[in-house]
Amino acid sequence: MSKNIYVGNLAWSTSETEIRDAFAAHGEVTSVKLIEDRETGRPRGFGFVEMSNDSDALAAIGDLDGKDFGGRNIKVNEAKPRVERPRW
DNA sequence: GTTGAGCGTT
Repeated sequence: MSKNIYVGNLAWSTSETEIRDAFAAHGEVTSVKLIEDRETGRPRGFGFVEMSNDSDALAAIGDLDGKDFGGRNIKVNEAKPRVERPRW
């Protein structure tokens, strides 16, 4: 089963490749998405990682939460379900 | 600097 992970407090210089590598140490990373402001294009300093096994994802969360990453202490936990944009 | 986006119909 796959699991979605929220990664916050990222340095603005962090790349999704760095994120993927960090999580791939614990299991297969299905996808990585770094979020930036859609209007301004400014990085928002957080992103999401999807892993194919939820047990691996939980291990990654436990290992990486609060770790120093790019000079900042990142925050890692399960992602909330994304709200659908109310368009239709 | 902390919980996403896209597409004019997924």
